[in-house]
Amino acid sequence: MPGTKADESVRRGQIRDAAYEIAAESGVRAITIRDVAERAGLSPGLILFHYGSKEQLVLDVLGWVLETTTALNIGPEIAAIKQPGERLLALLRQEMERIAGEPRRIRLFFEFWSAGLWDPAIGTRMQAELDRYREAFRPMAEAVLRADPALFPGVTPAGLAAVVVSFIKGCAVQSLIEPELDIREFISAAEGLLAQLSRTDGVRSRVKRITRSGSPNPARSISRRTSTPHRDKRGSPGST
Amino acid sequence: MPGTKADESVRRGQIRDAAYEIAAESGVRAITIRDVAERAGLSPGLILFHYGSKEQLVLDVLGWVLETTTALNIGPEIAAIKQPGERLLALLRQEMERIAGEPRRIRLFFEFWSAGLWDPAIGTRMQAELDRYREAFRPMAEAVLRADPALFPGVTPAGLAAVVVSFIKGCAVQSLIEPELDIREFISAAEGLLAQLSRTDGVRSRVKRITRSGSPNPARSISRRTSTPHRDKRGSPGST
DNA sequence: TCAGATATTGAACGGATGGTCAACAGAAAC
DNA sequence: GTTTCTGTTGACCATCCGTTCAATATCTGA
Repeated sequence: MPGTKADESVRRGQIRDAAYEIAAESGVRAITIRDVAERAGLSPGLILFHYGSKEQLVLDVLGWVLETTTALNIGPEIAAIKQPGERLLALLRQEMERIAGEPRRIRLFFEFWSAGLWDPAIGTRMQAELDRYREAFRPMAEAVLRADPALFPGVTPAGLAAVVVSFIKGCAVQSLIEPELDIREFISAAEGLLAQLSRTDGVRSRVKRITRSGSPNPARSISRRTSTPHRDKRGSPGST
Repeated sequence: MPGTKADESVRRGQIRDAAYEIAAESGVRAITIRDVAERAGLSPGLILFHYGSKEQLVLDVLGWVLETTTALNIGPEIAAIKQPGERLLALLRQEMERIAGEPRRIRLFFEFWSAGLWDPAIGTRMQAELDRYREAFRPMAEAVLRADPALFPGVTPAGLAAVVVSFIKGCAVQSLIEPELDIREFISAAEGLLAQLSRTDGVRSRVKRITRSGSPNPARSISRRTSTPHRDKRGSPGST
């Protein structure tokens, strides 16, 4: 029923939902004033009447995605775990499973993050959210450091939290690349890897080496892969 | 000296270099036929004469980025390490340091990856490259599994390689978000985390729980963060 | 030297997009 | 009923983009 008036917040929500659906289906860059208007059953002019510019609409969609994506919730079961390492690992697993369970939202999340590399408005918004997410891990990281300070020479709580978040990000990226990713095998392999590495009994000495003398392998002998220069039948000169 | 003729491969390289510079400075989406032509000192028509379409040019730039980014090179120092776990960890550290050392290329890499989520041509190309990268880790992952099979119940070599690659990806994302990332603290914290987790001596039993009865915490009590609905002064109706 | 082949140019076309705005319509105030 | 205010419309504009193509310049071979 076009033409009827509506409250401002109602209209804004209606428009934002339409934009969100388009972004979820076809990507953030598929958000256009006309498509959003058509999807919402409104006129293009009305979108700009309520949002002022397309950028504001996109930022509103980003805010909506962030509000429902990076929420870190520490439940009572996790909080009840006594050992700091165990507790942190349980939280890690919870987050990885949550992320693997909502690939559409994570896909949008990373698309915005990529866009934020060049768009300052989006970039600062993403930065703030990632900082907040990492900060949520810090109390638990602090507990781990307190339990065994000698094990983490030169490591700050924020640094440890950054590592945990990095692992979660890597899992998220992986789940996007491989949608049918078996999260249980992934976690099992990760935990086994941790145990294996510790059993070599070389972790402590290696850590000392790094923190004392800097990078242990200064010879950066990284040669590029030898391969034939990019050859492609398609795209050769001479059309038709 | 515009107007002079040149060999096909020379021109293609010239055009691709210009497109790469633009992408490195302003993002992949900043690649336009006109800007590439201007940067290369050529006419817009010539770009399409040699590449047929813009998509082919972008794919050529992607190929160039991949050829010089995800090359995994196992040097003799790493190959000489006897213990499988140690060897894999050394390779992991090498890759993390390499990635942290070339942020511009990694930035482009992830931007292409994001674009590949919606562009099938880019997506398949990225998928192939990531598969190849992960496959390069598999022999070493196999060695780790052979060394202690009981530690990785239900984990395939490819799965373990995926975990390692995921951690590298996470590190790459982190280095983009935080360019002044202290890679040594990062690695130190990561290794300390692994040791800490293993010392809790709960890894084995936890792994068993997962592989036997599925997810250990089926109660997905993940509530959304309660917050005031997105309120922004900017973008309100009524344009001045 | 000249003619054929082809690399190169730049104007022009068609389409898509963000944004503007005069006109219109529905609701509230009088 | 009349006026006033404002949500709403859709045509329109300026701009940018990928692509086409006829004309031109350069090179090659006889």
